[in-house]
Amino acid sequence: MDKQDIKILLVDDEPDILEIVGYNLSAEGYQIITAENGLQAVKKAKKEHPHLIILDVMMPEMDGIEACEQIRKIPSLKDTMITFLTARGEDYSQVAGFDAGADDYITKPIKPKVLVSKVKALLRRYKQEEKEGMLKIGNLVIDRDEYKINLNGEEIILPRKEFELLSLLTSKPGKVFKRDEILDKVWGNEVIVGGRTIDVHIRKLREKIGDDSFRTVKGVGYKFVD
Amino acid sequence: MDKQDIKILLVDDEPDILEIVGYNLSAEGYQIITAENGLQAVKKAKKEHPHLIILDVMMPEMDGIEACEQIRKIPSLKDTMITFLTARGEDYSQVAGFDAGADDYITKPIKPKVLVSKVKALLRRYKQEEKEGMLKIGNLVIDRDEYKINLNGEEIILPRKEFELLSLLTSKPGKVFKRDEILDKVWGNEVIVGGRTIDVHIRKLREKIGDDSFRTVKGVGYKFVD
DNA sequence: TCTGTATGTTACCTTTTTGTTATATATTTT
DNA sequence: AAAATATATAACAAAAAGGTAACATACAGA
Repeated sequence: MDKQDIKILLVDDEPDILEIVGYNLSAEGYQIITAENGLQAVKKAKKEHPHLIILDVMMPEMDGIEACEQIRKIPSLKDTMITFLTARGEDYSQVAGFDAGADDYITKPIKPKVLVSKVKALLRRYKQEEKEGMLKIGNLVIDRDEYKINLNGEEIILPRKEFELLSLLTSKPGKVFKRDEILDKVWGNEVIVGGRTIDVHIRKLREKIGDDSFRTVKGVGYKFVD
Repeated sequence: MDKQDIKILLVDDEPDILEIVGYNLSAEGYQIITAENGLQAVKKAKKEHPHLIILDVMMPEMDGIEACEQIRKIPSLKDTMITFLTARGEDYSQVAGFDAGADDYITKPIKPKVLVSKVKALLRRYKQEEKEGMLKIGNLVIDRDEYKINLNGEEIILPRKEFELLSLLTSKPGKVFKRDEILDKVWGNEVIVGGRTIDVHIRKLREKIGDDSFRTVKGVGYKFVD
């Protein structure tokens, strides 16, 4: 994702802070939105879907802690990062902040360089987070983002359907996935495929990953075993 | 196993990280032990037998990768889970980590919620009872998700009808299921099968599970007894 | 467009599961 | 105890389910 596409919501009741922080982050190329209290912050967050919210703890109307809690309740914002602005040495705010679901905190007074580097770090993490779909089962590593797997250190690229099938089965090792379920999750309910389609794909996975990993449960479906 | 009984060894050279991670995991009810470098980590691991080790990659004295390798060599710790703390985007650490025998990794900076949920996921294996669809009766464990049963620690795979019949009878141990009822629930009302079909299936279960577990109630049906 | 890969289909084979039959055994009733 | 009824068992038969190979189609990239 490009910097220009990243929105940061800045929340503080002191215009000075808004300006100085806003200036520094704009200079870095981020899109800045501001709010002056918790209430406004929650509203704007809901509307604008920022990637990062920088929240002052002490504010009129609704303080940062509460705003944070509110925001964390909004499902569409679950991937949004939240960081607090706290006065130095306010241990309480930090703990309370993490409890409320914050990801980091920045201490006042604000040093522009520290601020910018923290923000960069947080957003880098954001990018990371999006890419975090790694699953390890025994000697098999599945990278859901890159659609590839790693078996005993050897990289294998699987066709999409095979990958998705593997991905489904490994999502709950041991659990038997019924044919219906597989069809639904991998092919989609609308698509109608022949009765042998799943088998064929299982066979291909067996060839590539290993015979023993996929157990047939006759009359029911398939399961992945460790 | 109860949460209070689960020990987590936390290894990082930055006191801040130890504190924040420790705080969050303590809050979840886990027992926390800490170490500041790889050497200490290996020592403490050997002594304390933690269930999970959270290991920073970059540390003085001995880095996380090496510590992990050392720990993996200790037979008594073979069931211990190890997860790394890696800095953003360090693909190298991830691969090297898995190579060294790690089970997962967590990216820095740490997001408390992600941390906690990852830890929970990793430790789930210690809490077997939480699994849904598991039924324990005496020395018999019936796992409806995995379509398998476990008798005195030995795994037995049953064909579908047998599994369903067993599943039905054990759903209310002691209760007599009438033949009609069994036919209805296991075969479905529409299907018409001969009069000896149930008996034959009961016989097969008796062969596999044990004669005494299935009592015939003449003129009525069958029941499962503990 | 051509080419190669991915996906899906078909037909046939093998195995397993399921059900039936005939007979033996047990239980109850008369 | 004999008859009637119900269940157990073994051997067998039928059906279902899955495996496989070869082929067909779709689709993406050169």
